[in-house]
Amino acid sequence: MKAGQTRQRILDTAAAWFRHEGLAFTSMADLAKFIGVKTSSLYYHFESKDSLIEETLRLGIELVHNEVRQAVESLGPGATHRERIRAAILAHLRTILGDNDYSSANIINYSHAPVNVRQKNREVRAAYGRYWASLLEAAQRDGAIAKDMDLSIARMLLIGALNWTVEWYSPKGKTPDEIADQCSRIFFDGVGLGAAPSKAKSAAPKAKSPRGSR
Amino acid sequence: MKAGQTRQRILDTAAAWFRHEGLAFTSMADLAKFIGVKTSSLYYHFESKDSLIEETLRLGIELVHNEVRQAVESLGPGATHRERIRAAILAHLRTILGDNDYSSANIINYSHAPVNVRQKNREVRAAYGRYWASLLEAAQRDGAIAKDMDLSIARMLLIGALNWTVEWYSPKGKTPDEIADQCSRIFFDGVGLGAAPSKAKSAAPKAKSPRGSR
DNA sequence: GTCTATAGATAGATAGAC
DNA sequence: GTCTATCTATCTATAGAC
Repeated sequence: MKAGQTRQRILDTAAAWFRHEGLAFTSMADLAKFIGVKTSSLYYHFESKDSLIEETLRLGIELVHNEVRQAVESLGPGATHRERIRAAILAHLRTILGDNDYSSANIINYSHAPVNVRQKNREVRAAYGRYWASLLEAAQRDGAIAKDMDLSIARMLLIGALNWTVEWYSPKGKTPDEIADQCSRIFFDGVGLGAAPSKAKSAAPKAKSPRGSR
Repeated sequence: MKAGQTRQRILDTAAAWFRHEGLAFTSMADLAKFIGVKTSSLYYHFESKDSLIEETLRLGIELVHNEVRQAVESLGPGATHRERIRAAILAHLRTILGDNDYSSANIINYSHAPVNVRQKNREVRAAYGRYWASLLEAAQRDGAIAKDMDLSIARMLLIGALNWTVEWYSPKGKTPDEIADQCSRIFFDGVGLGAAPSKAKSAAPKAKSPRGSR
């Protein structure tokens, strides 16, 4: 088999195993067995397990970055900021919750990767973060986001809400599109009604006294 | 040394290592060395590494659950739903970003834990989720959350935004209180102004054409 | 309760034949 | 490019002395 093909199979298999089993529970022997080669063959294509991890994680970021950018740009120049950010949210969610394993593998494993791997991934991650920052900054500049809103916090909270879906999303539950819709709505308008805060009537029915109920 | 003391030291050390190194990169030998005993001594106090993991993770959930519940209940019955949920957000963030290692260790490692460990933690996790659900349901019942808002999605997105802070929070940056403030504001009112959506003027200055810019 | 000693398994990685 | 064979390290866990 040609080098490029085998190399690609190793990457694809690694992404899938990293996504579903995690970095530590995926051994080189697991990958080799799944692919149908011997462990030593993997080292012809990759210098080490770390380098395999590094490339897999990098491809995951590049994939979601490309998907999000394309989704936003395909809206054309006439789109509103809300539409653009909504498209970014949707593309991000579809990518990390979809069949492609690379992006979800990155999200799930990045913080557990060896330091040298994280270091090599830092720039591609930062580039993706900057893209989101540019979306939010443009929206704030044009008044679609309140002037006194801290964009770095807002961005990290939003990305966090999206990334955490890999922990709870199930194909049997709400679809990525439904989640994206609601996330966009909350992000821009909140769960409230813009009405005056209502008093809590019997808000804590089971609690007899504050503190020490346990 | 008495059994209870050593046992507690093992748990505390494990929580710290699990938080900062991860489950897989924390060996029983690491813990023993740090504590100043031999590896075999750990097995007098814990049946296996898995059982140590299981107890550490369980304590993490119980801790944050207690902290959040106390924070909400200490507000008293006159508090609004916004105040109650804001207090829950703040307590959750303070706990997972603070000095105590148990809760952050849980958040960081739960999805990477062996299946039998996750299974044993399922109920305590579910109980904490139900508490949050009760807060949101009460708010929706009294009109503080829009009737057509799906509470399960809203809850998971909110908890996700909070939990993901362990990935990016730095003591040198924004404080947990500042993050909590902004999170509450976004959750209830969004980043927008409630105004009509504004058109994006020159929203994508660097993009010449949709698709294919790379 | 903690120790010494070690079993038994598995990990990442390399050498050299083909 | 892939193989067989193997090295070395490290891991979880146990047996039995003290």
